[in-house]
Amino acid sequence: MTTQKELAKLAGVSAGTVSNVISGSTRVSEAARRKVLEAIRVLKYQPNLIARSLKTNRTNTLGIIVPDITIPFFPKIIRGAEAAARERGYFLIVLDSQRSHDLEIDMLGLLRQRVDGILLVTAGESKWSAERAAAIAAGPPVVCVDRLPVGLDTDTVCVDDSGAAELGVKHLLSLGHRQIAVITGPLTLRNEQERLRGYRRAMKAARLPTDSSLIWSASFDADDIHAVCQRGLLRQKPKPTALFATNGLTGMCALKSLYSLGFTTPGSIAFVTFDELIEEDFFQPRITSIVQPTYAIGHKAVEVLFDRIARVDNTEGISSIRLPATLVVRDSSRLQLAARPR
Amino acid sequence: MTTQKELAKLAGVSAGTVSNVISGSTRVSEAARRKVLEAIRVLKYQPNLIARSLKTNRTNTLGIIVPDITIPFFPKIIRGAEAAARERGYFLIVLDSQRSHDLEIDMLGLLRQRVDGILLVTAGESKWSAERAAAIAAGPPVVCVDRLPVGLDTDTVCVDDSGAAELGVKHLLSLGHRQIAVITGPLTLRNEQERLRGYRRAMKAARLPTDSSLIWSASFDADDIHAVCQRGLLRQKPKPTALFATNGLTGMCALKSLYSLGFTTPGSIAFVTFDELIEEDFFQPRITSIVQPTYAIGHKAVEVLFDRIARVDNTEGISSIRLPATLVVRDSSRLQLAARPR
DNA sequence: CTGAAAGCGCTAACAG
DNA sequence: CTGTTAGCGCTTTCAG
Repeated sequence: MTTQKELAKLAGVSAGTVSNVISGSTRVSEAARRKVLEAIRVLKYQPNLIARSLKTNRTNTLGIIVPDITIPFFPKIIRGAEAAARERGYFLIVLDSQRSHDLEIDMLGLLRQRVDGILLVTAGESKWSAERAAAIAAGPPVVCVDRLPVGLDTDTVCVDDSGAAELGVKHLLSLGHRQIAVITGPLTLRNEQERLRGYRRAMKAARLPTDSSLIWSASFDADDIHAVCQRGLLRQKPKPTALFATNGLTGMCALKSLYSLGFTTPGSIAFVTFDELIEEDFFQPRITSIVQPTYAIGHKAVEVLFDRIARVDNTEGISSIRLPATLVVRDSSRLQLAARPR
Repeated sequence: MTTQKELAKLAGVSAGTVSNVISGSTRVSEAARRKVLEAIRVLKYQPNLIARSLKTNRTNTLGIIVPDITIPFFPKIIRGAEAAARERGYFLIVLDSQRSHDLEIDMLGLLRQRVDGILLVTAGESKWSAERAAAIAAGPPVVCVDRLPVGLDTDTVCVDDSGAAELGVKHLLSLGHRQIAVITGPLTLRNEQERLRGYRRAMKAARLPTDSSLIWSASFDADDIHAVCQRGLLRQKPKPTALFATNGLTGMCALKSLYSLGFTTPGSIAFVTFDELIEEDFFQPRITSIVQPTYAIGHKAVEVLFDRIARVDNTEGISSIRLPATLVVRDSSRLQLAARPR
């Protein structure tokens, strides 16, 4: 590792001048600049970032904490975030909190010293304690992504949950469905609440009742979901002609459950889910879904983070960004009601 | 941020003693230690890692570069690696080279200053230039994972490709299949070569010929794969009763192709693939596959990396670790030959 | 415009 | 055992 001191010697100038050339902050004579640049080339100089960080207290690095990197949704967000970071010459560190709120807190602490800002997809469904929220506030700026924690007032970027859900339900309505059931994950999650709200709004706009029998509040647990589907599909009449799932995991499990109960899609029930379950068209039949703008979410979140970093120690003007989702129509919603006896 | 100097003042000792208490390297009197510990507690001191790094030239951080974080295989490896890193109090930085060899090289350069060692899943199928190999050798130790680059002599950790392929083919043999075709990705990749070798070995052990008509050398391109499948399945007799795919992507495409040609699995052809295509049992029918020990690979790779870091600048004794894969029998290989007319 | 010098926070000798 | 000291490599005053 060559140092600026060595450069200075070779270029015949002082270390300060070398630094000025490199940072470009101060004006330097053309002659000196050329000599230094030449020395840099010859010695293959690369600045020591650690030393620079120690001095400047900046790291040119961002961090992102996700609950589970093995869930396809998160890598896609990471992609967008990394791209945005790179555009600004920043580095992105990825951490996986393994769905543990405690670990997430640890990681926030670890990142604190290494990054200038943090993207957080929180693992905690629960509220943040005031103590923990304060600890966050003391560190580098945080932007919350996807999951919106309660008790933490940071900038946020996520999908327009209710609008997206509405989009999916409207699609089913446009196909003639009127008995549209919805299956949700845990309603303790804000996202789930909002998606349910979107369902309700769409139904209401179509002047349809939203009987409690159509609203299946489930969870992320397969057995639980199965029980809910069973109750909803078998013991009920009129049976729903369509099912909307508010998240990918619940939707996936519901789908399995549905098959096991002898239903098919789009054969006997139309099906639309929030989130792509699995790579687009490898699944048979291909599932109609609400696709989140994952890349855009990650990218935008980093932009918001940079904005926040720029006005340090200024808690003013918290932004809560909502990005629109897209409806991707595939096979599972192709149940033709007109052709069926009612 | 409180500093050791402030601790020293509060504890009424010198900065050096504070450092000694913290690092635990030198013996310190019980009285002094208690005072310092107390000061740490009161001031909520956290050591400045940047400063420490500048001094010690160590970062307590490892890096991993993967070609595409959105491919499920890599996050699983990352999981294992992170766990192993954490066990030793290390931090893991994840980078995505977006399948670009050039970007990968850039990233190696960026990591160089920030980590003590690197796990690399190279994106390059091609050989490494001597120049680039030399650049690697100059930086922190690198352990290559999964893909084995040509022209780079580092420690390596990956699955036992040929053994794993052999396992899959033997499974088909044990079910009575004799006409077993194999479809591969690009044979420029070492892994693919070795997997094909495993196929050959299994067939040979069963005293079966490996006609060139059974060996379908394809790629990662869907159209290409489709053409190869078409040629193999339609124009040929006797038709193979089983197909073994040497990687997940090629297998997935082959499967689609197979369906589009009117074949089903296990209905008309048994199918086994290397790698899980997609989350285990969401796929219908569930696919029998060779599952790589992803977590173990990541974990082991970090262990090997630590070993290497321990004996710095000692290129001796390069280890090439091969971990065994597992056969997971599901539906797609359940074609019962005995029940069919031959 | 340039050189000298201070110091970011920490560690690691080295005397006392 | 403890205090003093000298840097790690860089940025940033501040005189000249």
